[in-house]
Amino acid sequence: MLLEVEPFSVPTRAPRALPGSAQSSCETCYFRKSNFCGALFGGSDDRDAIKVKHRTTAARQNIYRAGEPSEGVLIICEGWAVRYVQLPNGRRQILSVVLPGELVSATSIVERQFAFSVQAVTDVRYCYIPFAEVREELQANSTLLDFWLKLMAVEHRHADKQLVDLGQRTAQERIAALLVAMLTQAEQRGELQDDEFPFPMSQQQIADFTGLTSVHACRVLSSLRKNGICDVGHGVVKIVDRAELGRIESQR
Amino acid sequence: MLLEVEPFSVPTRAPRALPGSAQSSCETCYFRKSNFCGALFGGSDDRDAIKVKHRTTAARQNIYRAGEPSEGVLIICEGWAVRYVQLPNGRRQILSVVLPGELVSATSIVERQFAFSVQAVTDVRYCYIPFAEVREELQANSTLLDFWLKLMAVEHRHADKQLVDLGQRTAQERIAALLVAMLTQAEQRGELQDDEFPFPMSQQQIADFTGLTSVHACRVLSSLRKNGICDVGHGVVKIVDRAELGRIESQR
DNA sequence: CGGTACATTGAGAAATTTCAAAGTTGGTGG
DNA sequence: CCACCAACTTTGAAATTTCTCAATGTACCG
Repeated sequence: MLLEVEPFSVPTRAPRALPGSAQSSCETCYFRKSNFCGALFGGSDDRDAIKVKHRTTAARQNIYRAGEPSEGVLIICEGWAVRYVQLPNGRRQILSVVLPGELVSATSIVERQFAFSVQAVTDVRYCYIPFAEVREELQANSTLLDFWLKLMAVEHRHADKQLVDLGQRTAQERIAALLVAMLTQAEQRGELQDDEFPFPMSQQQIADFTGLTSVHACRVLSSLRKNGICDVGHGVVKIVDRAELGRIESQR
Repeated sequence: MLLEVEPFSVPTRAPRALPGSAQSSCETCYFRKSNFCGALFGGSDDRDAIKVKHRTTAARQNIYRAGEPSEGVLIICEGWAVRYVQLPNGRRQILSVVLPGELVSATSIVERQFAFSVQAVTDVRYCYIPFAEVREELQANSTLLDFWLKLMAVEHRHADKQLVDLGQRTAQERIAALLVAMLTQAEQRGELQDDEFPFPMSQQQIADFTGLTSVHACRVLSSLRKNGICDVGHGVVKIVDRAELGRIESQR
């Protein structure tokens, strides 16, 4: 009953049709203005000659497998994805959650192959920008380079925070930390409505991110629900007592 | 000799005299050829105009405190240091170990203040290169920029590996992983002699790195010793059964 | 309907922490 | 050279957290 992810798994359920058109291009991308895509393509549209490969993947499928040569810099256009490492014993560690409009990893300008894999959490639309194009742009445009360096720094900061959580915090604190982080981002994206925001991760994925078993993650989530703090499930989080959630996250 | 003493902690033991001269400059630095310092200053010594501030700090003292504005890019010239986060409950997480010749954090070109602190493990000689100088060099020299980007990628990879260890591995595996990593580096630096290499971290520091308590770290180290795998203590590691150590590190 | 992935619950086992006390070590000052 | 001191290490016993195993319940999709 283990969540079969790696190399040779076949989907037990046929992938659903993806929402929206798989042919959607960057011109219409909702996130273009706010992130790296926007910075790369800039205001001047004479840059649109850059070939960007768009693809889609159904929920639970792999977008990238550890060790394979990558076609370029990977950006998630639509849907949620996770970057993770699969261990031989069947367990895995999710390293980061990638939201729409985000780069999967800013280190991808200096490397073509990675030790991590990338899995779609929901149905996902994504694209590759060829390495060479990005390199050239970064070389030519110092503002863009700066932007990229800052992205790398942000990722580094996230990794550091995650290290502290995994090394020093209890199960409850780690899960609260994840929820608060996602809540904050939902707020910034304007996706928080009636104290509720979209959260498509399964309990197994929450467990893989927080370094727990899915059984224990379930128990922690139950206790959060029972204690009137928040209700996680069915693809959404309902925040009931935000102050208390924040207190749990960093009570020590 | 005047030593950097921390604002709020008074050493209970008087700092020892540091080995070598605190005035040592980059021209004589042993590591100059092999790392970023070398790349920055290059073959042409007309760059030596760059003002580099050298300092020393005694073991167990802080080199940098979280939140303070930093004077520049921090490089450890001599001795061991750790990058860590201090929690209000007294526990802390060590994020990385910084060896002689290494940058404390490659993200320091885009930020002047950090969420982590830096502590000297041994007596340490270090230097700051002003941010502006590094920025200019990176802008002007694309080889150097490439070098820097790779450093950032390496740090990122280390963080990912550490996340997997903290999230998914047992106490024994984490400690074995630390020892194997340090063994490998010692080997590359030519510091491995008679299966023994310098390792000045205390059990408390090992515990802070691996997310354990010092008591448990002690028990794991004892069992490694008892089982004839390796002997950690007195500032050195003696490797007895390297194959077995490797097996423990990644037995699952 | 029937199947599959996902979520929940209970009970016992294992890993790790906590608390407390005693043993070691190395540097310092007398 | 000795005695002291502070930091560090070791050990035991009990408490706590988290995991494992196993069974049952639930929601969604074709």
